[in-house]
Amino acid sequence: MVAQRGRRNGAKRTRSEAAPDADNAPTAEMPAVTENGTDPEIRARSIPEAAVARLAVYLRVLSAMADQGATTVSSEELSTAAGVNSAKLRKDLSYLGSYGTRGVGYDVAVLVGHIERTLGLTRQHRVAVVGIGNLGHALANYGGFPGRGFPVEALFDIDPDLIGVPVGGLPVSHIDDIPVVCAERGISIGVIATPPPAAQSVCDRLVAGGVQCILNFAPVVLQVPEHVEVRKVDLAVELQILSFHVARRADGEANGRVIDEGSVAGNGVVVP
Amino acid sequence: MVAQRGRRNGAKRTRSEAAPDADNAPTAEMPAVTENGTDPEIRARSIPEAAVARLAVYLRVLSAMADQGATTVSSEELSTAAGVNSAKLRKDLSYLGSYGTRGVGYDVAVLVGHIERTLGLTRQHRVAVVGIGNLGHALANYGGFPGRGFPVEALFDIDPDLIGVPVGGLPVSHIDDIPVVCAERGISIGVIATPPPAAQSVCDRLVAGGVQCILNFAPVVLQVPEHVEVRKVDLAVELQILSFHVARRADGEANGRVIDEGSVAGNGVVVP
DNA sequence: CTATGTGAAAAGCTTCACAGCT
DNA sequence: AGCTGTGAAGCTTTTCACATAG
Repeated sequence: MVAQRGRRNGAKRTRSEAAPDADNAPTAEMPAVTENGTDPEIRARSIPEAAVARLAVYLRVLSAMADQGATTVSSEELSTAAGVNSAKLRKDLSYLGSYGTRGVGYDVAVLVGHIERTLGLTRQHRVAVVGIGNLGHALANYGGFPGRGFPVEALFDIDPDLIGVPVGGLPVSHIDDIPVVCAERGISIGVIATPPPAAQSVCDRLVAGGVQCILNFAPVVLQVPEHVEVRKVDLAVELQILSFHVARRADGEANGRVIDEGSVAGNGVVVP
Repeated sequence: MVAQRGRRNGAKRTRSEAAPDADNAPTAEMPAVTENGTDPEIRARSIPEAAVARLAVYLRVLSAMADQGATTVSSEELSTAAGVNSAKLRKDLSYLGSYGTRGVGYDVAVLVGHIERTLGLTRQHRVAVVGIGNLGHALANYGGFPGRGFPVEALFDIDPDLIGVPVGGLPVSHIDDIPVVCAERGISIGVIATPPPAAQSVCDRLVAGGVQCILNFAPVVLQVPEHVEVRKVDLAVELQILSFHVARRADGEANGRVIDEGSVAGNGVVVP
């Protein structure tokens, strides 16, 4: 039985855990009381997961703006460029602390710095890619992954013909060596791009190698020990979600239903 | 303030996920109001987006079970296989209607049918892939995409050397022809796998070609007219979210804070 | 007068727990 | 007995709207 603790009141301190879009780690746990509300390092724990995903987007937009010479932005400008509304943007940024100037806006460089620090981008996160097929190739050739900060330091496959062959400048190792190689090279993020049947066993080896986070492209629900963070990217799911929207729309039209956006009051419920 | 409830059941360990879009249609808000209740066609409109994503996962798990000869499943079995808890699973399935049998469980085949219908998988959704680089190649070679139902019917790139070259059995067309070709072939889903700078213009052409949904792999916030559904897959964002969790964890340790867990399993890969 | 930062209200999701079929 | 289906409770996230700082 776990004595769940929870809540406090009035204050902004709450913790959360959730995922942005689709789905997330099957593991997981709960709260873990957090007191205090001043230390910026601690603050990070309470940022809603959904906000974290957006911070990454803001960061990219801000970087682009900085490259174009912008030195300040208003919440309005930034939110538009990031595709969200300004209230949400301000709320998100407020999780970092108060780094804007009322009546003026935010200093681009300062904001970039704070977001990077919050997202842990001041550290390097070495990446390993497992499964050097079409997708794995693409990922390996990403050459240093998004921006910098995520250097690909190991590649693995099971195909004997690939072992030792350099892809994107890095030789491919055998998946049996995952635990050893990952531990040696201090890999912290493992990317799984294998066929579905291999995914779980590869995942287990990555975990054995000390990998803390996994980005899973295989359409499989991975089983991981708690404290290993998993994010999945599932093409089939994405397409099916789109399919759902097409169908929904089509049905609506077929039924001659008009989505009137005025204020719909109490839609009469039709008989059960 | 009322006291908090006491719980009683032992717990379920699963964390959740959830979360609506991390980004998405920048346009207006959701209509919603729909009073469902009876018509299954109408019901679809009211299914939470988060549930839709999970339905796709259930579908995959169910298909696998069916292949292994299973004819019925309980919410417990299915939920475990899908990595969610049973209450959530039952709630999700209830959006489809009542297709289980109390005291028994769900008929696999029946459930597969209902989910497919709900997700609009009884229709075909023709797909176009734009940007035949590493990733585009991988996608094009997926050969008919996830399962069936999403045939790739057009490929586009801007590189003259690629035009006309068959990739995965389909010749590449020039991006200038996107509107015409998409309209001709009845493409409903466009996949953007181009470099960031090209994404928006490609998107505009897809929309001009009548494409209703876009799956965007380019790290760019797309601007689309309302009623065009966009989903994005952003590698950089995914990695940065993982980075955030690593950082959060590290900070916690650095501060001597112990995230006391109720039940901790074995594999404590402690990373110094 | 302008644009941030934020309680507070609203909306959305998930979990609980149990009535109701089989 | 067993398991689904679901109102209601509990949380989280989003949106409002306004006091406040510059």
